[in-house]
Amino acid sequence: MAISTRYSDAIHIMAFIYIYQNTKLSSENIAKSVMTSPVVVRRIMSALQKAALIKTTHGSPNPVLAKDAANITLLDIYLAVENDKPLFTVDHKTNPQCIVGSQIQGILTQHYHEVQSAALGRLERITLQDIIDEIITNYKSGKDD
Amino acid sequence: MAISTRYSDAIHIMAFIYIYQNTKLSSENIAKSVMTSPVVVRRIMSALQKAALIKTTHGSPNPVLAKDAANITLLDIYLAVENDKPLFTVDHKTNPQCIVGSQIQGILTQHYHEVQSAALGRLERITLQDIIDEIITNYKSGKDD
DNA sequence: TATCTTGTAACTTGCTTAGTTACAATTACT
DNA sequence: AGTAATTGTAACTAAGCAAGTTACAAGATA
Repeated sequence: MAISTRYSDAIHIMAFIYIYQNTKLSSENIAKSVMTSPVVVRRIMSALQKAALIKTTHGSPNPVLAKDAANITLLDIYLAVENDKPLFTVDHKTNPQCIVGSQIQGILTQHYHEVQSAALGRLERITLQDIIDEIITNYKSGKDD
Repeated sequence: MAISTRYSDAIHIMAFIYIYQNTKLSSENIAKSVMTSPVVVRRIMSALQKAALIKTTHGSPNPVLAKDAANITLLDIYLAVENDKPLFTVDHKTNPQCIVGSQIQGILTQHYHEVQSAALGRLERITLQDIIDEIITNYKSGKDD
């Protein structure tokens, strides 16, 4: 199965906190933009907070980014909400008596690791600031989606 | 969620067909190596057959690779069993009234596409022959896993 | 003909995510 | 101080997907 919308929602929330920083940033208001429930938003924000990407205050609706948006990458956000979950899964139950079954796990583990590094390396090159800039630019130029 | 073991099992099956081509390649025997049920093996092989990576005969246990192993990439196998399933999922339910909600889908779609291309591009560089060679080499050098 | 095998459908089970309900702890306003 | 709003988290429900199982018609093989 593909990565859940949790990751996309986390990026959405981070951009929202920046762009709407002068409004009331309650989980309820954020949830209206993400179109989900406030609890789901708080759940994601809890992960972002634990990864030190945002700062929140218990009881008070005023989350802020913990660092400059230019210093937060999409990889940071990915790791915050998905940990280091593999994109590809090795089958760990194969027959050790068989030439293929005994070797395939180790071989695929290595190759998958390389592929995943390539993907995450790309995420690392994109910053939250890039996303925010694109949102503003596209919005001003009247893109509907 | 990550890609299921179906993909790993598909690579396993392809390598098995090559390495054990002089034995009886029934779905039951293949299943013993993958340690799953014959039906699961046949299901995967059905996808590989539809993608023209192997040739099978209804009723007869003699599957063969449809082309040279050096001309089959891990990307071919991936596309055969997972189609073009996205590794990352855009949340398609966001608020169009909101600056962020109205723009984020399109922006993430683009970036995800680039990241996915990077990953699949890596898979394309690895051939089934590479995997087979590594299996044989590691097996001969006595690797347990 | 008799037996084995493939290919596929239908069902069950288990896992993961998203959404919901509930509530204690904290903040903030008056 | 007291009240209302909010966060943070746990527990539960519901939906979606993969994998395993059962069953069986259609084709191969000897």
